This record gives sequence, C-alpha cells and structure tokens, in this order.
Amino acid sequence: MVISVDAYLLDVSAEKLIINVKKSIFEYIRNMLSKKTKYGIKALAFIAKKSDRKPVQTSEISKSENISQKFLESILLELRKSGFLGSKKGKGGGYYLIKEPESILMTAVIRVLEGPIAMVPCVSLNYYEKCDDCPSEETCSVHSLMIQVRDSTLKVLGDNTLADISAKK
Amino acid sequence: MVISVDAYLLDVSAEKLIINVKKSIFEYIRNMLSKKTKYGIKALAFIAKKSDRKPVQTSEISKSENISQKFLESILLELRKSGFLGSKKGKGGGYYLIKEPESILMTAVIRVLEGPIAMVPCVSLNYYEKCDDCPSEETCSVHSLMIQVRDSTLKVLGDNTLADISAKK
DNA sequence: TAATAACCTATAGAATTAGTAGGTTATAAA
DNA sequence: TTTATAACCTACTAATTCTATAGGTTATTA
Repeated sequence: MVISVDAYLLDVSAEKLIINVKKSIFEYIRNMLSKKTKYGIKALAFIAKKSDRKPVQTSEISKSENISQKFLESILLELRKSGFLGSKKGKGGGYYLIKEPESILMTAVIRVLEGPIAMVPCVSLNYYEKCDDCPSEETCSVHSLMIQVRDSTLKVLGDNTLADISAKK
Repeated sequence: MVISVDAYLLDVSAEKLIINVKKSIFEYIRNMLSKKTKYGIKALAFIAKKSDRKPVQTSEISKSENISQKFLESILLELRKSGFLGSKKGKGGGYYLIKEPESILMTAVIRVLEGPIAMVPCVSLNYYEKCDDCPSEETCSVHSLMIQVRDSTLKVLGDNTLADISAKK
C-alpha cells in the first residue's frame, strides 16, 4: 500500500499541529496590563526611590529593571509629555520627578499609560464610549457588574500613590 | 522644476497618513474585557432570565443580544464543555442551565471565558506564572499594587452570581 | 424522511503590542 | 570649540490575538 501526500500540505499541517500543541501546553494567558504600563510604573518607582532629585538615565533603569532601552525611552518620553517627569539632555541628563511621589495617584499614571481603567468603554469615566454592539445599556447584564468592578479598582488605584508603591524595598 | 515621485510609494505613505490621522482622531481604547466574555455573560444571563428550563436556541440569543450567531455558537459550546450549560440537538433543542443561577459565581464564568482575573500573571491565583522579564517579585513595585487590584476585583465578582446580574430588567 | 439546531474544523482580516533601526538635537565637560 | 552624552524623533515590522466567517457533519424531533 502506498500513501501519497503532498509534501507541502504535510508541512503546513505539521506546522499547525505544532502550534496547537504549543497552545495546549503553554496556554496563552491574557495580559490585562500592557508591558508599556508595567514598565512605566516600574520606571517611575525607580526614579522615586532615589531620594535626591538628580536626573536618572534611561540606561540605568533599563539595566536595573531589565527593560529594553529603546522601548523604555519611548515610555519615559510619554511620561514627560504628560507632565509626570522632567528631562535634561546631555551628560548628566536624564529624567526626574517634577511632583512629590505622594501626590501622584496610580489612577493618573495608569490612565496615561494604559488608557481607561474600566473593563468596557461604556462604564469608563474618562474614556466613555457607547458599546456599538449593545442594544441597551439599561438592560445590559454586563454593564452594572462592570461598574462595580470599575469602582473597586478605582478605589485601590486612588488609594495608592507613587510613594506607596516605591516604599517597599 | 519637476518633482518625480514613485506612484506606489506615494500611495503607501498616503495610506499610512490616513491610518495615523484615524488613530489620532478616534483614539484607540483598550478593551480589557473581550467580546467573547461579554457575549458569554450576556448569553448566560439571557438563558437565566427564562424561568422555564426549556432549551434556548443560539439564534434567539443572537438576534436578541445582537451577537454574530456563529461566534456565539462557539462561545456556548465552550460554556457547555466547561459545565455551565447542557445542550440538546435537533428541533426544540438549544442550551439550558444545569445549575441554579444563584450558585454560579461570576468569578467562575470569567475565569472560563477570559482566563485570569489578575492583571498580571504573577499575581494570578488560578493561572500563576512568573513574569519572565521581572528581576524579582519581592522588590517589584507593580506586584503588590496588582495584588490589591486582584483582590478587590475578586471580591466584586465573587459577590455577584448569575442570578444577580440577570435580575435587573 | 425532512427539518432543525448543536457541533466541528479551518481560515482570514484587522488591530495591537512590543519592540528594532537609525537617526537628530541639546547640553555638559574636555 | 570639540566631543561625548543622553534625550528626542520617525518609521517600520514581526508576532500575536481577536473576532469573526465559511462550510460543513451529527444527532434529534416532528
């Protein structure tokens, strides 16, 4: 008996097989917090930990926190543009806090880096948007649940300042 | 003076321009809750609302909740396989609850449809995973903050059952 | 036997993330 | 004045994921 299979098709399906096996073994875990936000928070905490207000270089944070320097550059730039950091160019330059860590709420940081705190736009306070697929907000079973989630998350993030999360060694 | 520009390149950059303009006008809002989960919750609530335990057809839910029927099929199938629903084939068939709505916690529903409730894998109770980029969990400034967020979210989702979210008309 | 509705497999477009590449500009020290 | 430094800027891309669609097969009921 001879079984003839097109080699290309075999290759393709073998590849699919491997992908599916990988998926079932290392099941994908959805990341709610983007790396950008995570790195941004880490960088802010790193800068806040240094009690002197001398500029901190991207390269130092990058090494210490194991973050791609180029990626980090873009994040710190954004944090500067949104008013969390100041910067200085040239030797001895870097980024520094322009407000007290105690006055920087984590809600503000996350809103700038990540966007809305709500899990669906239709319950977002700062980024509200009607769900285009939703027949009615009033009868929506998800809506009120997500309002509760939003409020409890807001409470936590509003209770934590940059000083709080930088405190622990 | 003659300016010569390759027509293809012009087309390509014009397209990019449009994309960037669109991005800056309709700024992207990150959706934390996937449509799959949202639709799944809506479908469960829809089924729970019907006091009789007769099977509900995918087509009925699809129309009423404005959800793509094929997409919904795959979601309900998953909910059946994970033990939330029973099904019946053929005419008069459909999906039905196999537990009381009062006993179905939203934590369970979301964990099956969405995956972890935590915003980072390193604070997930059911899907724990070390962050590969993180030098140390103990000194991580994001870690403890995300534990607080996780706990407050768990509290809300654990306090709500399917009966609760189906209650409101 | 015919209609129905769940079940199954494969595929695909769009959007987004997480970077990389390759520069330019401003500042400080030499 | 030159040189090194570090922020700043623009463009691109590979990989991943989401949200479906297409086109069936199987089981059940009328």
